Amino acid sequence: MSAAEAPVRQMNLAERIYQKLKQDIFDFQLLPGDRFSESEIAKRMQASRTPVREALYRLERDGYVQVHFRSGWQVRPFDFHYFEDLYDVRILIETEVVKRLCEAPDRNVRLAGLMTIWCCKESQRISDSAEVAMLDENFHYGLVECSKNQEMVNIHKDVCERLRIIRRLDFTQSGRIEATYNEHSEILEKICAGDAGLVTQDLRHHIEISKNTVRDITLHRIQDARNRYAVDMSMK
Amino acid sequence: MSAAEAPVRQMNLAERIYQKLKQDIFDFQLLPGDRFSESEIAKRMQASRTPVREALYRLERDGYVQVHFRSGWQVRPFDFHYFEDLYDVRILIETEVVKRLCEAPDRNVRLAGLMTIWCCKESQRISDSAEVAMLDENFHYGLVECSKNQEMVNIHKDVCERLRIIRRLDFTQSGRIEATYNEHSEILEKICAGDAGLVTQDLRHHIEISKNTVRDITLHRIQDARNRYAVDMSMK
DNA sequence: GCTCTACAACTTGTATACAAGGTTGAATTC
DNA sequence: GAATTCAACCTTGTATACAAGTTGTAGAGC
Repeated sequence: MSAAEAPVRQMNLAERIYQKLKQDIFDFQLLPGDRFSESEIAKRMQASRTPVREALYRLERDGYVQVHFRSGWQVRPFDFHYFEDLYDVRILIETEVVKRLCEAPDRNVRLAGLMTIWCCKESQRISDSAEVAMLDENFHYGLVECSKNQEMVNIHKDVCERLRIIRRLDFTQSGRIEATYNEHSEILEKICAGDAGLVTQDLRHHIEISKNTVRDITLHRIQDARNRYAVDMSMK
Repeated sequence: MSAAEAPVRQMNLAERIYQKLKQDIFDFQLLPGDRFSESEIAKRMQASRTPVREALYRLERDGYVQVHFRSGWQVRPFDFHYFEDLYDVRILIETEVVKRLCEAPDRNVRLAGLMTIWCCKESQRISDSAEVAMLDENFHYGLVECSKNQEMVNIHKDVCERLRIIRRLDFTQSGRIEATYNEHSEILEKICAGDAGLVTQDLRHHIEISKNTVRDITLHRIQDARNRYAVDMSMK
């Protein structure tokens, strides 16, 4: 409540609703396959249908929901084929960027920020899984930002954003944090060494680990959320 | 006119307005930098502001226009750095797809459609530049569709769509049509031969030709359009 | 002639009213 | 009991009204 009534209100309603709905989808408050109407959302958000529609059309373009003509909206069902395709795109972009980095004379400078985070002593490593998840995202964003190709950065960001809904579950696995530290530091060191062949192989492998692990976790978590939702309903 | 009034009208107003505005931008009826208001467009399209806004927000997400808070809309100025970045993404995706194709045993089957179009006798080649421009687009779309990665197809399509505003000027150059036929047929044949190294080099070179030529043409054409516009204004 | 101010016209952001078509379920018929 | 019809309700698509803010300009003061 206090956050919603904060003095600074730069975002317009449509933007806020967009963010909130996306968050709801990410948090499995809105489950894949769920159907709902514009009025429903408008009522929940205490706004009119106009900004709600604007938000929904953005989400549609983002691929999270779909509209049925005069027949309501629906959260797009999960499609693992879709996520795997996205992972492939991620691999393609990141390996390309890393290849270019290996040939850049100033790569040590560009990577300095990332190295202080990932190539640190074991004692300085962070153990909070949510925090590491965020650092992990920033690691991959950071790599691509070194490419100096803004469109590649944008597309990569977009792809990661779409993958986030499942990636964030990754670090709940024990051992994943330590492995991430090891893999990231190794990748960074190999880039500095300039061996493009080795590093792209490592990076590809690193990303494919996520690709393979999230599948089971996600299915499990959706089932969880669905059960919780069922309980909520029965209590009303 | 007849096309706009065709009996089949599946598209809703917002969609039609979106298409029309995009076309206007592509045709330089709306020039980069031009400012306009929602009411203005609504009046011209004989619709209310609601579908116009929907269309404009889509165009904004596409990167063609930008909104100024309570202060009108503007066609985004050209930025060649932006186009060159997009060309790089195109090269990355298409070379990746071609690499994969070179290792696919059934590549001859998948490429059959493209080969009948591009690897034909000289007498059967098409000379109309607009038609060849369309075939050229479809050639590159076709290549990527062979990848079986739907997201790569979508992103590539999106990138090409954004590049179309300048690419369509490419075939106005004499000699470009013949060169395109030669380059495309050569690429297809080399894919069938399975030599990934050679073919990616060819493809990269082929795309970079566009990248380098459109720059001058585009600047020239915008100036043309601006002059024409100035004349139109003075006649009112 | 120049600057500052106040105001009028115009802009987008949001809410609401209405139109057109889809869905659902109960009543009716076989 | 099963299939069908139809009407009431609900959905999105579109138009319009109003609110809040920006900008350009006319005019007063110097």
